[in-house]
Amino acid sequence: MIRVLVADDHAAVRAGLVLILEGAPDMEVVGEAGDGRSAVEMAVRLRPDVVLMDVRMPLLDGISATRELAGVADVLILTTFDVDEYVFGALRAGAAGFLLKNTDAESLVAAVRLVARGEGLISPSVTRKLIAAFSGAPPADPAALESLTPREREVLAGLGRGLSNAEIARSLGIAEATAKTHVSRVLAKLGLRSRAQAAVYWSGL
Amino acid sequence: MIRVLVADDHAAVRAGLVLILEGAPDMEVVGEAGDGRSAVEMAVRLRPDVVLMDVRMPLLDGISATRELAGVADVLILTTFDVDEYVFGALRAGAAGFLLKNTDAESLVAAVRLVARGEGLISPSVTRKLIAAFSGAPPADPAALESLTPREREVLAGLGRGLSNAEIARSLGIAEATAKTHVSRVLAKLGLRSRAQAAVYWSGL
DNA sequence: ACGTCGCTACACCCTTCGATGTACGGCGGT
DNA sequence: ACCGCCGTACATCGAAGGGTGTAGCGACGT
Repeated sequence: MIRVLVADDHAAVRAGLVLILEGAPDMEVVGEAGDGRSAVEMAVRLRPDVVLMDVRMPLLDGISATRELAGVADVLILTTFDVDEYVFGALRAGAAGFLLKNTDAESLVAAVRLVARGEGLISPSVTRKLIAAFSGAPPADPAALESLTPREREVLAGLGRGLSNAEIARSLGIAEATAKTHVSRVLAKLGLRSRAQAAVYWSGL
Repeated sequence: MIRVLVADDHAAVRAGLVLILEGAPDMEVVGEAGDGRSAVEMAVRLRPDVVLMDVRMPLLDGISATRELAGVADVLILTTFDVDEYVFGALRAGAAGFLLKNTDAESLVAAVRLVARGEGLISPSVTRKLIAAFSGAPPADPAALESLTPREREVLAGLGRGLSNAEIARSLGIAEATAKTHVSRVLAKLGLRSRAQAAVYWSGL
């Protein structure tokens, strides 16, 4: 029996999804959430095999919720729009799969089974974009990155590798005190509060 | 009518593919190539809509051939192995899609139609890997994850988001001292020295 | 019933981090 | 020539992180 948690802020949509899922003999909806926050809480508590997660939700969006659920449950992102940011954001957040809402009931059930089996899947209509982004190497630097000096970017790269201040200093041939200064500047400019967040930012392209 | 070029060094495989493709009423095999070099030449000359390209071929491998055909035709990589390098290499080379050879005839035809229509697709069995690589690539040993308790994985997920001990504690509803204990255990088990490294590890899946 | 394992919690201690202030030399533009 | 930005460097200090030990509790398997 595949245990599924449904998260969508529209009660009607939720009801529809539940109806479809319960119609499958091997599936069981163990919970419903109307916002991202409670989706995370319920997932942690109920330990479903798969979470059907809407992108647009109150309190906490589906992408962030997915990020928080990394390692807790496999998340299947379900949304109306195939906007790039959603796809990539979802994948970066660790989503197991990504489906558009125009997917028919049969495909939906099949998708849930796939994810539960540990296999990922993506809507064909968005795959092309994924491929384009994947092969089109230059990942487009976020605006904040522009505000960094070259030296600060080098320091950020060190942070992105999980280096300590001493290690960064050594790799750049400067004093640790100087490295610390740069680290502070980088954090301030990027609006981050710790080197760990900088590492996350860095790996998030 | 979808014009297809088949490139595979095994005549038997080529014959099988041609048989399948010609069986579709809307497809036409306009040429066959036994190596990468002639595949490129024929594609340039015959201008097929889709090139079915094997990875392992003499003279020029399928990945390189795909790279040379960027802009000339949509390439559908077809291989026996779902080795990572093939998938990523193919995508970086600009492949429109990627399929394993164990794909049944029906799916193969459907895949060719999809690519011809300008949509990409990827075998579900490799999608998970694609997702992994897309969210981050570096050397992370997923095996070590197994040694973590569920709770520790939750803590690791928190570290992966750049959270502080206090924030992790709050999100899990436990005391900060407890969170610190878990963090220490996670770092020890994964052989890491700081939460920043844990964040890097996490984004590397 | 017992032992093991996982989750929780707290204490102690030392290290690292991050913020802030100050300072000096170089470089480019006005 | 002057000014502003950048990179370098150091000191100080409070906050956060990380190691280690101890311990109670519930679940599970033997």
